Amino acid sequence: MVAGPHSPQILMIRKLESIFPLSEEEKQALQGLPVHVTVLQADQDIVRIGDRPSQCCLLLEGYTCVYKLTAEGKRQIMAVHVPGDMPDLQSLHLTVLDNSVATMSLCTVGFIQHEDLRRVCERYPQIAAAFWRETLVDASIFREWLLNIGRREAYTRMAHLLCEFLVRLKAVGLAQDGTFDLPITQAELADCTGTSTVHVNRVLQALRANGLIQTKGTWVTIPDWERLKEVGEFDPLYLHLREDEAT
Amino acid sequence: MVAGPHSPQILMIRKLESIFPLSEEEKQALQGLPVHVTVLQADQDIVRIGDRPSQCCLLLEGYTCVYKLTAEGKRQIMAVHVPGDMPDLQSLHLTVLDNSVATMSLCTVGFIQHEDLRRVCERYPQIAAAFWRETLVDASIFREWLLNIGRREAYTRMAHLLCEFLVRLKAVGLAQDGTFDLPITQAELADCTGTSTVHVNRVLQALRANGLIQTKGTWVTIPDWERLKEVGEFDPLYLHLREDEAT
DNA sequence: CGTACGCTTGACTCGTGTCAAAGCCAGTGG
DNA sequence: CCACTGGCTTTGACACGAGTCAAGCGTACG
Repeated sequence: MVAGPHSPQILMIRKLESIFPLSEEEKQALQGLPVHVTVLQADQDIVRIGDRPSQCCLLLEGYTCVYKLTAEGKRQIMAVHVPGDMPDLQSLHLTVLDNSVATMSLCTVGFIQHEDLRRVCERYPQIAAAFWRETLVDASIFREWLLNIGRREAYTRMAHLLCEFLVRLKAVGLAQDGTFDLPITQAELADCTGTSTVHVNRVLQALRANGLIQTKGTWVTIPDWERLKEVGEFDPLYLHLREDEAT
Repeated sequence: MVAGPHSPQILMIRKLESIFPLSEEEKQALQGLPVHVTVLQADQDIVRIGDRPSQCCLLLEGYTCVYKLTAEGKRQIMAVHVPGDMPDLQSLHLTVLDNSVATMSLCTVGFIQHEDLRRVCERYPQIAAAFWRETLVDASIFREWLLNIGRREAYTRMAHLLCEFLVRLKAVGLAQDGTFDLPITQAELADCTGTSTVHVNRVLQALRANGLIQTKGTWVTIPDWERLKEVGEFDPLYLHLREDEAT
């Protein structure tokens, strides 16, 4: 895979730099990483709990999620990934996967071999630190979701989730003027928020009725960012973004 | 601080090795880390959200937790730490803390300067990897808690939490024969499980009535491990322990 | 044009939260 | 040595958020 102007590597670098800057040499090293690009349909597992992968996944287009199932088959989504994210970066250091990763929409993904990643990490400690940092931000998002699901009501919870989507998508240039494409079902939003599909539907209607969101097909518009932020008790601190993308 | 036979450093090393082994040289390097030991009362903040610490905390005795508050002041505990854990290890790479850490009981803690940790990480990449791994296990626990809080009922949820306590305490030698000391209140268990104090009380009574747990003061005994595991849908995979401490 | 999937609705149930009062202890001080 | 006290646990009554079930609706796609 040759690294072009909008190559997978560039996307990864941009993402890493949204948290902490890298030197030119380090960027060059990342540019040189071999990436194997594939397109996947929606609702497909990329890796499954119990797997011992030898490569990491880099999301290039679309949405993926991390999920687990309870004994009765109820699904909880723990994280949603946007382009630039590495959904199973943890597998670089934890041999057995403790969660599954699935596509939520049509996706383009790149695979990078662990050995290649390890090589650049060894040679460039700052790159290792950058990847480490990325997994730490993931953990921070888990914590915020725990607060969201454990202590907030469904209405606030959904507002918060939509705030997070907007900020993270803006950070990778996939949202303009508070508008973004969210081609995921209400059932999936329910799995993100720990609620039922029916209740998600009711909550979305309430948010629409209160003028906090507008929807048109799979597109979502947030007409009054400040108000949704307030309703969702949203403070972007936990995303640890460098520049204040969360205005 | 001199490193004695049961020094803070030994505890940290044992914890790191419960996930992945270290070489003698690496252990020596960790032994040399200066640690400043202090005793803290219960219910005291060690660090607060928004802080920019210049040191990491190493828990030596007692229990600490990571928590956040909602706008209305509801508290969610995201993680409980047992001796050997480093509750704010993330601060090594994320400058601003996105959560608070507090003691849940009388605690002995050690503080290690970031600069000292960075020095050993740079010199011994395997130590950096070990610390990284530890933060990845923390993240894995967050994911399991998300499943627990998002998709399980309070009864199952509490059983799961108690299973986790037992396994993690056994791993550091603080539980024998399914018995351990848990000097934390039902209000704190409520904050861990995202439920109310009253409900925690009812759930604990139900668990007792079903012979799944026994309590005596602050001590908890699990008479039938297999049965509690089943009720709590507990699979220790997510703790990523090396030896199978979770029999 | 039909079929399937996702969205919407209403009725009913149920798990949990809330409130408020009482009980239980352990530690304190007279 | 024993009341006093404050924090934690326990109880009951009631309210409410959210789940479940089941049916109907819309619409994109073959």
